[in-house]
Amino acid sequence: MAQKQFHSKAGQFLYNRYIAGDSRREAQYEEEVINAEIARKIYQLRMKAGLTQQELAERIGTSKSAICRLEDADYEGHSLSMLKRIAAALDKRVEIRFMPTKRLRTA
Amino acid sequence: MAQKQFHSKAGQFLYNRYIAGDSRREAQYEEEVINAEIARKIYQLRMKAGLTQQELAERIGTSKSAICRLEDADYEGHSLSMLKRIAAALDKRVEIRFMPTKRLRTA
DNA sequence: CGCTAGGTTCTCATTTTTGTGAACTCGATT
DNA sequence: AATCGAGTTCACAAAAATGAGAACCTAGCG
Repeated sequence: MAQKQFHSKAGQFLYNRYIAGDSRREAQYEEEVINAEIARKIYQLRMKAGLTQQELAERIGTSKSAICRLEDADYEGHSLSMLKRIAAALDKRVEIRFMPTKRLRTA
Repeated sequence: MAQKQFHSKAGQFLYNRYIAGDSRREAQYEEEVINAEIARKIYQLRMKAGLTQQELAERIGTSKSAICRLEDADYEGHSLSMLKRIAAALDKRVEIRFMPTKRLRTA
């Protein structure tokens, strides 16, 4: 049971690579970060619950390949309905917040 | 410019009506609450930015009827991609969190 | 080695969300 | 009263997410 899963870390690296310098890429970067974050959170939640992808899939009524897709850091199709289903299956709830843009350089 | 828009309030009422007593409805209720909350947040954000539905629509590249739909408390189709587009247009960012279930009766 | 469990990838049909325009309401302005 | 601006509702086509099964990889185990 050893697959890709560098789920976490590498974040700092990615950050440096993107942000340092160019600035038009920020939006794009934000996008990718959010997607990767969600993927990681799902993975962590599933792990904490001690479930396999198959088991989680069964709980929310889908297939393991669908769960795998959700845990892929590059997946761009996350939807609220899916997050809610996962949260519900794991006895959590989803909270959405609009935060002020993380201004990196205080400028 | 006077439409439905009882955007906010009535929450307590709704809460009482649903939760008090029955418990199987909690999940369903949570759903509705989240949807209504998102609708309200979008509305508030737009207002704070001093934009009309038409203007916001143009900023994110859609039509005013689509924005109207998003601000409808009964709309069930909220997606992350849409929230991200709105956030971006209003110089905000979306944050998703999985919270422990709000246990009402501590039991 | 052969098997199995857990995970990943791909493809494709189905379902859901999104885009859009038209028609309509209501209040304000002229 | 006629017009206008802002919002709402509806229906339908286009686009995106989901469900699902098959094939695959790889560690660990008997």
